[in-house]
Amino acid sequence: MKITMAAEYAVRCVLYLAKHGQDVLVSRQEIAERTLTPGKFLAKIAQDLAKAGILTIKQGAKGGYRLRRDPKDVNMLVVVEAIIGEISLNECTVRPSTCPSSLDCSANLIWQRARQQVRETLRQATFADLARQGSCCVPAFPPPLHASEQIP
Amino acid sequence: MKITMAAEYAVRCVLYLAKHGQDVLVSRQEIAERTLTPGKFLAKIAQDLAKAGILTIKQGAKGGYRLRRDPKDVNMLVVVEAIIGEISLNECTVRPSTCPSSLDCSANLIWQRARQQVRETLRQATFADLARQGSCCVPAFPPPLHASEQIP
DNA sequence: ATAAATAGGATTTTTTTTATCCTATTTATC
DNA sequence: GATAAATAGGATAAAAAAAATCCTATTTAT
Repeated sequence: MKITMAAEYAVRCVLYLAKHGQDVLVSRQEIAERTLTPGKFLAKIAQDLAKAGILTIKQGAKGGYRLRRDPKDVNMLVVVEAIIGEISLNECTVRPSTCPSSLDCSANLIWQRARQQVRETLRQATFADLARQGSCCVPAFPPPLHASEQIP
Repeated sequence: MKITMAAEYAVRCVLYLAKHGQDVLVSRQEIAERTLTPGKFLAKIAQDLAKAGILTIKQGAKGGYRLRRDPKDVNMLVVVEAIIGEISLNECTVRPSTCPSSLDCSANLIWQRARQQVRETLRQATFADLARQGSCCVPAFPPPLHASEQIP
């Protein structure tokens, strides 16, 4: 399984929201522009994030997204797996039937180990931490827009 | 970047060879059958492995492949990267230009860390170790064929 | 009621992966 | 040297996955 662009966009989106705080509503358009994500594509991604309980979507005029949980309770693993499903490095570890392997395959064991490490590292990265430090969305991005400065 | 089937086939191939010892010649056909790899596809993979100095190809009648190095000097990272290029988890870490990131992006840092761990884990897995233990190609596979038993 | 915004399903485009086809070349053996 | 057995290597096709967009419907502030 691959870490797709959709997963990267998801991380950017949640990070952007985290920088604004838990309950601040941000329009899809703003997020899309600031994170360099195609707007309609972001809509798809947000739906998955909403299903996973990570953000809430407000429809209608002045709609947008807002983080549902405290950024310290959201980590990269949760966000990424909300989009691409459980991370696995290769087919071998996912569908043993595609492999001539017995259950105790030494190569398989290595793949599993690597997979665990990736998942653990992502799990430890909370968005509270990420938002505190420099990040993808800042300072390359300008500071959050105020209502008076909304892009038309 | 994804760990493709080609990379998995490569690992199986080298593991199969490692089980036979450094300088034993094994036909492509035999490897393909025993590792459940499409024959022509294995040819492509073997060419990459040969370019990477991992095995040698003997053409012509009674041709085949043989491990070029001692199995203890070949590891999964080298084999996998010979096929798919340097492992990276996501675009973000590979092409910073696709990302609105500054150089010190905290999310990027996490991706890099995860990537390092995967690469290190694969690097530590030598084929001497893998061949010693149960593995993909044994015992699900029957023991190595002897000349007298060659598949026609 | 209207306009602004997102939802959600269908579809398209693009890219990547997987695999095969075909001709050429190499090598053992007779 | 001729022949048959193997693999090489480039081109191409088929399949799958990813990225993105289109279109209509629905929701909500004003």
